[in-house]
Amino acid sequence: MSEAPRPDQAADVSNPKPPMRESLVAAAFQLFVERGYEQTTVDDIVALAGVGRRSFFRYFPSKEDVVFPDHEGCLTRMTSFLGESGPGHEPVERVCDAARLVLRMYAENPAFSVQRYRLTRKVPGLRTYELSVVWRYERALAEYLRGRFSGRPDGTLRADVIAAAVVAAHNNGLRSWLRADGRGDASAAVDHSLAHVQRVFAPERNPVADGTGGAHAAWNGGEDDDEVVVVVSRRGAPLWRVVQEIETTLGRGPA
Amino acid sequence: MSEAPRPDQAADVSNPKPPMRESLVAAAFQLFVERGYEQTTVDDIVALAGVGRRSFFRYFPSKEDVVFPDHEGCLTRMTSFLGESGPGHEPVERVCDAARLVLRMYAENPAFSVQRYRLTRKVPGLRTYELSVVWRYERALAEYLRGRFSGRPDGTLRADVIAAAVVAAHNNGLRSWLRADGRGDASAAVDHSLAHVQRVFAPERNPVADGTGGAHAAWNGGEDDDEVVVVVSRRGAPLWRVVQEIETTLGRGPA
DNA sequence: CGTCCGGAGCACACTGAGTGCCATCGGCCT
DNA sequence: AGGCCGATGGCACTCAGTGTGCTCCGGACG
Repeated sequence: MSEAPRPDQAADVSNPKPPMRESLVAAAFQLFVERGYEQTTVDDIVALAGVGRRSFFRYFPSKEDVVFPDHEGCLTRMTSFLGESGPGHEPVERVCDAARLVLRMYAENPAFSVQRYRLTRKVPGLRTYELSVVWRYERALAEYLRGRFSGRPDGTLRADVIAAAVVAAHNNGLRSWLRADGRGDASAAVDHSLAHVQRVFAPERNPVADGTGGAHAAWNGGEDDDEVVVVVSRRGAPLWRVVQEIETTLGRGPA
Repeated sequence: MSEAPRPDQAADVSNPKPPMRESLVAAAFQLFVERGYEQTTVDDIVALAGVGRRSFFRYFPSKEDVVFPDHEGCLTRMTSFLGESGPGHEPVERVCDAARLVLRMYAENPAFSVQRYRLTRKVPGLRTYELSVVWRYERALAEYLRGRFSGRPDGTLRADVIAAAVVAAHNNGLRSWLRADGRGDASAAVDHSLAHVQRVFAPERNPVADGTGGAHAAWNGGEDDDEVVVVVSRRGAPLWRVVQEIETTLGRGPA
């Protein structure tokens, strides 16, 4: 299903826009919105576009592909982007930037993206197809990270996990923007989500010994301009509960 | 594609095994291994199994489903497992345990799992289908975490990212075991991978709402048998730094 | 005992996606 | 003109998946 080489993808970036492709996409979306994806046959689409049925499958390997006409090119761009990376790039930051390429594609056509989002939410077949597209992005990120982490212990594991986290964060931000019908700042939403991931996987936090219990006191001179004084008395509770308690107390404003 | 309610899934756990289903799976796999998935038609399968074509689709909503005959039941089990969770369970640990349910299913039939792995690697259509299955697991984990994190800032983001990371880690460990033809210890591989994730996301390491300043003191009687006493003096540092400091002080396993 | 009933299976026909093959058309080069 | 070539259209075919109506079987009920 749509894993074969696409004769069109090259044209996507170089050609001065073959009209056939565009008119097929336009006709398809018109019908999809009007009467639904599954209620629209390929024959309906080609009839509306005024072209032969065979031509449809020359431009799109499957009916599902017409819903994602731009992802193939975007994946190519992402691969190039990662391929151009140098050793000076911080890996996690780099894959976040790569993810932003995808966002940019969505943000370029808000109306189209929102329409497609509504379709993919309703139609299970399209959701599955989208999954396979996203998977290829994730693989691209993971492959890049594997290269950067090669030699390190658990390199591939780290790579896979970070790639998955970046994709999940990207999608979280993207979808919150799509749910708002493309109003608002897509970049801001995704930046926020990606920042979260970057914080979590920040370049090699310094490891600490596992706590064996007891009481601790710590002082830490603020690195920038703040100071933090923390006193924690530990009485057998698991660490996560202590931290949760602190967060509950300090954080979480009203709702 | 396979999102409709399955009439068989209930039978999966309760019935004393309908022979039809088993014989279809057996016939299908025999042919898939012999001549490949795409080279095998549903008619071939039903001919070998000696049943009617229509019966195949009564047991399996699609040809792809016959390759994953047990996932539906496993997803049900996972949902129950997560539903039974109490507030005493540490969320990340809980979803890791949920992921181990999936591993167990694979580990119960090493030979079958390895065969299926080889198939899904070769056949793009099956890979896509597997993606949709994995996605449902991931959604189950994410939904659970969203519930646990609800109210917290970035709760859904954290939930989505952690779910994705857990799935990625699980798959990483699982696949390393599958690549070794099911020899070796599957649990050990996955435990190792999941431990990595738990270390990264360990109890709540991340920022929470930005504080509004001031000093706080909190006391919380332990819900079960522990008590936690926390005193935090806040001097303008962002909350995340406070939390980070506490975590660093109390300890955490080395990377 | 006969009959009725419901579920499981089957045969058949039909839709629609996707493919292979060949004819056609239009430009373009020599 | 004539021939080449890439793009297109038409047609026939395979195969997945679905709807329908039939049969067969076993158990319940009169």
